[in-house]
Amino acid sequence: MSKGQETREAILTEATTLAAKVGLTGMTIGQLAAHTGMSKSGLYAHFASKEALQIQILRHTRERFVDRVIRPALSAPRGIARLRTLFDGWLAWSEAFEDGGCLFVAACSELDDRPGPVRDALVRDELDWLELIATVTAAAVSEGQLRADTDVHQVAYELHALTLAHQHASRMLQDPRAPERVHRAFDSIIARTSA
Amino acid sequence: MSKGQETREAILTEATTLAAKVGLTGMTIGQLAAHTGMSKSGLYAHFASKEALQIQILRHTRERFVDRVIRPALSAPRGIARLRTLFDGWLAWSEAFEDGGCLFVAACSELDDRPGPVRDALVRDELDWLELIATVTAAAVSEGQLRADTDVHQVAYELHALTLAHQHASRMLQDPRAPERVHRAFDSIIARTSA
DNA sequence: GACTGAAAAGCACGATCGTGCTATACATGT
DNA sequence: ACATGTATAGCACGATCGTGCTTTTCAGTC
Repeated sequence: MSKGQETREAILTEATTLAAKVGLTGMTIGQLAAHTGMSKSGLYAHFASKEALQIQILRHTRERFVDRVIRPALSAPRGIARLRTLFDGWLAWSEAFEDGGCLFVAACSELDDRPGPVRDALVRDELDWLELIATVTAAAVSEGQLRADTDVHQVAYELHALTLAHQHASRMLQDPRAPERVHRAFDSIIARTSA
Repeated sequence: MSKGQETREAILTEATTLAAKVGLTGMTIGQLAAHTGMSKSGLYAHFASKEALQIQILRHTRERFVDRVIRPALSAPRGIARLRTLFDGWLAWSEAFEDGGCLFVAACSELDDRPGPVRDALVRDELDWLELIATVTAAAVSEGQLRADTDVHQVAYELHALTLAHQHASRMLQDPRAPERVHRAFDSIIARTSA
């Protein structure tokens, strides 16, 4: 990897952290330059525009997400175990952001009514994520662990709701019982749909 | 109400809409002045600082929330009916924002890691809201409609999760089935804890 | 209808925004 | 070690940011 690629990756990693704190829009080139110890123009030369930078941040974050959450879950045994691994993987992922929690969650509220390519990219990521949860749930159904009449998209919707709620309880309200709450809610959903 | 108070209220109403779209931080005095047809300085004279404006926006929004969601629900019959009225009231409230959905939800992701008086005010509001849901749930328990061993704070947590998920599904993903999904999830929670 | 206090606007400030152009420093292949 | 291209910094731009001071316009009282 050339020097340029290297620093570009480093910039994107730093930018992910910063954007999770202050938002993709709230983040400024100047702040990011200060955080990376570069000059504004030196940093900016790596990207065509701020919007392009935002999209690359999302792309970079998605790659990390696949590495850290999805791939590990896919090596767990099919069925409820894999679903649980996926869910716990997300919780760990969210906590790995030292501030601001999961960038995707933060970006969603920020962009939910700001049309444009950044929002489009984010919607694609979210749909992929929901679809993956539904697929893993469907595997649990075909393994006979969940009831055959399970609406896997409804389950995906409800599990995703829990990730949003957990971020809220843990980051915003700083509720010490947040992990307990989210796990109990997860168990309720599984129990209700268990064969 | 004096002229000053009147325009101040008008400014806050407009500001609520704008802040729901672009965030409490993303909203600028200049934008707000343009939306209200006032000059920047004429508008700014009503507030001590941008931070004070943000806090007043939250206060103003909370008053509307009490009028439009909480008070109507309290006039519904105690128990599950009241809980459902409260929940449906929130859904209608969220839809009443022509863009951006519920301001509180948007502000939460924005401020969850930005300490300060604005965040503090928002956390208070959120805790009040969760506590109200728990109280209304507890009434359904004491009416004998929900099981006596119901953890009302867990139910409040899960119902609140649904409001977050609904905003996401409806605003971000623009899923036409969002209302159906959220109602089914609500029913599942009630069914699980019904006596 | 004149007076007076409140409300709004005009104007200006230093800072920072996103974005370019130009020059310098560095890394890399020979 | 030198040449070359790439990576970074310097500098500048018009615009807009939050904020304050000063002036003008307006509303309400006698």
